Amino acid sequence: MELGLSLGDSSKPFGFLSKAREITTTTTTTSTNGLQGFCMALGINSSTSARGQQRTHSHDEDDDDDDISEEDEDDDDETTNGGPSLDPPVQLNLLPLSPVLADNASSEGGSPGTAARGFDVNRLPATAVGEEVTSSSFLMDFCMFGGGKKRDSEAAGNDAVEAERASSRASDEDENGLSRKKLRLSKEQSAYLEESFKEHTTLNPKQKVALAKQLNLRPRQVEVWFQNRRARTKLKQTEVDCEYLKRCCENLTEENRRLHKELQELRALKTTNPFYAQLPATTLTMCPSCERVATTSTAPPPSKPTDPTSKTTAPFPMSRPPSNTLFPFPPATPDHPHQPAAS
DNA sequence: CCTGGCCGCCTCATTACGTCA
DNA sequence: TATGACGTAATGAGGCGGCCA
Repeated sequence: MELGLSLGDSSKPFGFLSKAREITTTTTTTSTNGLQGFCMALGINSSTSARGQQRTHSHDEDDDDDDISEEDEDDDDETTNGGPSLDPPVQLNLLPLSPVLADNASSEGGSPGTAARGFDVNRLPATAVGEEVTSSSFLMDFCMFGGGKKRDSEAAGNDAVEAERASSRASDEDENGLSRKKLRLSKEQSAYLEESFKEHTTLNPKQKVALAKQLNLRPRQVEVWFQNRRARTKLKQTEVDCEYLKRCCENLTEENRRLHKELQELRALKTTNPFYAQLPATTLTMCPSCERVATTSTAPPPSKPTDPTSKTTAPFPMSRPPSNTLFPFPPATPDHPHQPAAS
């Protein structure tokens, strides 16, 4: 499913949206190759007066207006957050529904592209005009139960049951007001939010409102989704980092074990072969700039002043392949003389 | 220029719900 | 059918920065 939203002036427009094909027809549903497209103008508020005063949205903004208490306030906040705005009205282009959606729609007996599955925003205008909407969460609920994951796997015969559950639940909410605690987002909604998240992990108020409109969610829900998504990303990254550090630790442990073994071999060699015993001791020095480690002879100090060039940077005297962390310095350059770290 | 209040957004920790084995 | 594990939507607390009087 592709949805396109063309904003008048977005500081950070969705890149993936630009890839979407545009439906040129505006303000009415139109049939394109048997699929439906919908485009509507959305007036983003531009008043600078006190909070909650301005309401210049298009008709479907009423859905948010009907939201209760906190959510309603949130919507106000988000539409006014940017302060004065001279942006042109936002044009929302809803692109043709995917075959999956169309199939579902037709299986429900409705016209393709107009059935309630997932976030079928095409329901919105008719709903706003002809029906009374208690809240956008009602719409969400209805859409969720009308479609979503279960719908994909269940036979069409369950439609009536699902619809009944939806209406029952909705009526419960009507009675209790705030009984709704949690809604599962549909696959399409999640996928679309995921796409947005790939573009940018945070949203400005305009993008949030636009996304909410497009997905038939409250801006607060979009906001919460992005917050939770960032948290999940961070958690996952932490796990990856932890795994990486664990592997580093294991490698270092193995390296340490190997070095111990090599040291024992060298000691054994020293006792059995006096030639190696006459070789100067070897220590490791680290270049402070590039942090590379090299072997350096620590032969007894010469009688005359130390000549910098006398310092040996030869590889290990033994035929030992250097590890990743132990290798001779690269050739010194004027701007990189490879001075050992001052201790 | 400084300051305090307000607001919006963030992270973080936690809760609560839906789903699945 | 009941249950526990898991994923995730939602909530609340607290911090921070911007704006404004």
